[in-house]
Amino acid sequence: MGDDKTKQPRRRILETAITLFAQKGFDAVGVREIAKHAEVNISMISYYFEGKIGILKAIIEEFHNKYFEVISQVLSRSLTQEQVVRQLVTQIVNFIRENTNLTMVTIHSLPLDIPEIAALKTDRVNKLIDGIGELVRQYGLDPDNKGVFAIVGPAIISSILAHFRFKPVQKNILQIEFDDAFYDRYIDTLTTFFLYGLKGIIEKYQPAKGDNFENHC
Amino acid sequence: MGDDKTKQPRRRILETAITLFAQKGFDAVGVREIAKHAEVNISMISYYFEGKIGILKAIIEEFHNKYFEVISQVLSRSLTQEQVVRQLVTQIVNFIRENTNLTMVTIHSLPLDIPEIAALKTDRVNKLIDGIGELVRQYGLDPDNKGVFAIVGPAIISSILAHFRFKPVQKNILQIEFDDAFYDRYIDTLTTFFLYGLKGIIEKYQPAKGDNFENHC
DNA sequence: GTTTGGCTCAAACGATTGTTTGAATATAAA
DNA sequence: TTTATATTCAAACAATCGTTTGAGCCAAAC
Repeated sequence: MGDDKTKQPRRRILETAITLFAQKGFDAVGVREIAKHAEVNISMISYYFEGKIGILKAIIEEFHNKYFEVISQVLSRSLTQEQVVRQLVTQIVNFIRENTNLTMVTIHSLPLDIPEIAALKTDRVNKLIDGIGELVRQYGLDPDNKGVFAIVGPAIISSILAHFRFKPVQKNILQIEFDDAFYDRYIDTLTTFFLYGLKGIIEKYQPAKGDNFENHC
Repeated sequence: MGDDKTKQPRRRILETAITLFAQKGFDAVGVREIAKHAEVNISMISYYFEGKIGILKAIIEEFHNKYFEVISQVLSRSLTQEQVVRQLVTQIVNFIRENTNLTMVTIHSLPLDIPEIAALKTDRVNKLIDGIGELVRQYGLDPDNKGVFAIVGPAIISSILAHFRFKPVQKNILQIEFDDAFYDRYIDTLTTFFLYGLKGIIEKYQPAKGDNFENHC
């Protein structure tokens, strides 16, 4: 954190802030703390980001750019439906593992009323939903059926995120090694859970479109 | 918000803080804002709660007390497994609907490093996990198999919470009426999702214990 | 050599923060 | 009625907050 001075100051500020915001929350971290750890002067924050809120904006945009790319890659492939679910879970989990703090900061800001980033949030989430709509269509779920769409989409992404949000507390309790083996198991477990769960939903809510879903039972 | 002066000042402070914290986050809300809306003097916060952090502690404890009660009621009944899942989802969704802000503040604090509440969080989550362990055992999931337990538990509760976390953003985008009908659908959809998903997991990871799970396929 | 633009700095600013303090008021108990 | 306890108040405090400002340094361009 901030000890690699070959990086550009702007990058150092950003990465330091990502770490600190993820750990303590945006409002609990001051510009002096960020500047100190990033080894820059505090006026650099206004200079490079137009102020503290500008850091948060940059973080959220970086998250969405990266995340959207991951989703798009999976969508652009011709795979079976099971393969797509597995790929999607795998890619997302790997993405979050590599960008845990970036993800946490972004997700953490979603429910909060922060006027300066409201438009950014709406815009970015809107774009994500459009992107995922195509995936949903492939699954016999009707993206125009907003009731189901509004339920299943958030449920799935939140399931994937669950571990990472609970991890700081869970780590003290369950005495589990969160190593590669654990994450392989994580991906496999969630993929199974989703495949069966989605099959159940398609059978129940859109039986006419369930024909192209492979039978795993 | 703070306009019912028949309530005790302590209660008014607590409820006001729950609302404001849920909306903006703990650190973004100052004691003067809370006091103003609760129509009390700011020194009341130190008097009744020993300071601002004491409010957060009280909120978290209130959440856990209420939530644990909901879970316990469902666990104490002799129901089929499907009934328990349905009951649990229903009770939790209704609980969150009635205590949305209380839930949001508590869940929101989980990933953050706030030293003053670290022990409280660990203690309370530990207690919850113990309580849920009994439920898990009823489902043929082995609570001593911490890998699966650590994955499925958080995934399920996060799925249920998903809507409520995304709701502030989603509300601007999807133009859905979040009325009783929506929540009935919500409960039904998630229950279906979980039942099928759990069946898949039991078949895959604990086939020897899957005998008592009804076949929905 | 001079000018220009970009980067960095320390000091300063006005505002805000949570907590404390001692006095005043209200309530309960003797 | 008096005394003790609990509640409430406004002022004050030290610390911290994010932003700004003007100066200084450096490299590139003229």
